[in-house]
Amino acid sequence: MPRSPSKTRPITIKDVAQFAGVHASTVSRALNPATRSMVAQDLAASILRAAQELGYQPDHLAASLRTGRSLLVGVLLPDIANPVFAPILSGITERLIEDGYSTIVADAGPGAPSATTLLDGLIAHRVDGLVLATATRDDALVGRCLERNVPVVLVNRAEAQARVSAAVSDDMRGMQLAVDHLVGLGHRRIGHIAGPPTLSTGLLRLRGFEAAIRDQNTPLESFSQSATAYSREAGAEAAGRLLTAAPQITAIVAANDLLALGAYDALRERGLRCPEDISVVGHNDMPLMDLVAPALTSVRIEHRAMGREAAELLVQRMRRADASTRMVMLTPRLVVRGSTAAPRPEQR
Amino acid sequence: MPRSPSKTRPITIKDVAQFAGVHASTVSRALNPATRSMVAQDLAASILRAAQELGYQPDHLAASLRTGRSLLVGVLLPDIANPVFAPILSGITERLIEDGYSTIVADAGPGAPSATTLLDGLIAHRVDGLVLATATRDDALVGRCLERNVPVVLVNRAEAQARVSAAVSDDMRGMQLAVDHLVGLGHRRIGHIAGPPTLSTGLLRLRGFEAAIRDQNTPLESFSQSATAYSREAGAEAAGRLLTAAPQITAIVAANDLLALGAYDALRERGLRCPEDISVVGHNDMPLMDLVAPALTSVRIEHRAMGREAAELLVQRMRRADASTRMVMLTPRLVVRGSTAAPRPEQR
DNA sequence: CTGAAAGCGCTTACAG
DNA sequence: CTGAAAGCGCTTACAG
Repeated sequence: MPRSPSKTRPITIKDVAQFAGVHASTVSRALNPATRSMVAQDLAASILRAAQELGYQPDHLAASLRTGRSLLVGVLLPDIANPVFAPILSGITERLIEDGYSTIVADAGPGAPSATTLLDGLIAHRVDGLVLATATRDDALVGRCLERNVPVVLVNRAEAQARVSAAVSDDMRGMQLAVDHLVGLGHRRIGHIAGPPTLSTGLLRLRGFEAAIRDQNTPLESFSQSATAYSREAGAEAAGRLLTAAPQITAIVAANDLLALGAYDALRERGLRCPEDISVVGHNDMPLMDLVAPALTSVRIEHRAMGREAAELLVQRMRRADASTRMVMLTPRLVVRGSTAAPRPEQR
Repeated sequence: MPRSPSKTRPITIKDVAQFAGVHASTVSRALNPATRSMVAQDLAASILRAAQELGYQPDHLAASLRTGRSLLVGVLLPDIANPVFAPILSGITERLIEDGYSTIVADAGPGAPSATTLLDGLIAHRVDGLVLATATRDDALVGRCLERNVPVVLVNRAEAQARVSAAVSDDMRGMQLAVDHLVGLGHRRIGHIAGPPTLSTGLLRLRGFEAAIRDQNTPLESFSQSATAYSREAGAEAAGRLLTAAPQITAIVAANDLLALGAYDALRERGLRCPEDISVVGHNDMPLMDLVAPALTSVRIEHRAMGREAAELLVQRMRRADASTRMVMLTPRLVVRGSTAAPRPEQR
């Protein structure tokens, strides 16, 4: 490739202009599909060829400074190591790229700077919008974005006040599916490992659990313990508390899969078998949940679709500042596997 | 907060200058820690206060245009849904943020635009550097970066020509650990499910397998089949071929965990038990591999550390264009679990 | 130590 | 339909 550009200075629009014998502004118009029609067809064609020939690559940065749009969207994740966020992120980027946006990912996981610091960093890069997967029910970051006037949507977790649009799973319904399933199998004493009550998923799944218990025709005994975090360790710890407080339970509904896997650990430690002694239901149906032992019955959430929905909401908001605030709630479904079974006769 | 800025126009350096009664250039110097010493101490302090007061947020975009540095690093992933990339990404962002870089993630997974398109997008955002987790042994993208003069390092997978620095696992040694373990258990007929030979991990692990077989004192029979991709499905398919071609094998070493899980599927389908009939070893030791049934014996790679190393190499390269090209090879170790056991006596 | 000016690479009213 | 000019918000030689 003899026409490879000088390796020191990138080709600018001026270089193309000179090469094509026109003014830079004409090059700009010809290169941008939206303004191309302002330029005579054959001129536009020859400018395109010139750009190609010189290996011109546009500089988004400069364009952004002028237009005020960066074509960058920030995504703030609570912990990228949690497998549920990979498909969410994937759905987000997939949708955004259709509108020409690139995604800056910030991970607020262990060892990272504070979420506020990360948010400010994203804003400093002049992101056109933000997707927060980190929202607590009472979230200061949302207010910060609102103050700064940067479009923001939530994904997976919602805040209590619905100030901005969000794409979430129908958490209450998910728990209903789980409880109905267990009651159908004959369980009458059911425990819940709740997620942190500061998170919408934690609170709503707990409420969903309680509502589902109440809604049964059969009288049931129910118990719950909150985990301090959505992690396997916290799940094991909470399961331990639950089993100590209510040893008569025959089933556990966990607020998510990691907590359910923690419950597996706690059961094993106590010499209890799943599902023979205790049935366990998870929530999310993360990848590989069909392969753990026993295969986990779980409430499946379409995380990729959820990510796409969140991105869609954001795109609409970025297009029109007055786009209506909406909550898109995806309906989960139960995937039954080996971790749930009827209680043993003597357990009834 | 009555001093909350007008919601329409963000505060610029000029606003701060006016408020503090100095010139914009002085504000710029005072705000940047590197140039702060050029400004009289008390003046600097009052400028800082003014900026704080007005809620000034710097605009990286504008600074980038001027300085030619975007403080953005692009990371290109082959498939964000593959669990090994989460810790790699986490390690990368963790290290980069220490030097003030934000990370733009592009996912070249199923349904995404071509890697080349994604790369051009990252370059258009004027990233200061790139981490490619997508490298094939003969990678066109590396050449493209080199042409454009953008610093680039590879992670997890290396290219055949070592044109740029890379952080990888010692793939040959990993296979040696796996084969030594199996031979130590008494296996003498061992199969390998290889990864795609276009990837360094696929080729080197195959070579490592063959070398490890040769290096044993005992004469061994070995067999291998290549999977078309690093996925559970491709693993099942290749395991099927392997079991058909060499039904006498008593153990399978897979080039990665997803392939090993695919082998589980294939074994189950054929009514073979693991480890009673066939032992299986994976590679990567992804999250949850201790919980699948049977728990997978696997070659553990410290992915987070690998991500950090890659970021470190990139930072050095971004600081000094003439930084030496290096390959950092992390030493893996074997984690033995329930998927490997001695062959049954009649199998010997 | 501080100010005034130029300029990074674009886009877009404003003329013609 | 095309050109000339201004300006986005910074940083940094250049003066003083």
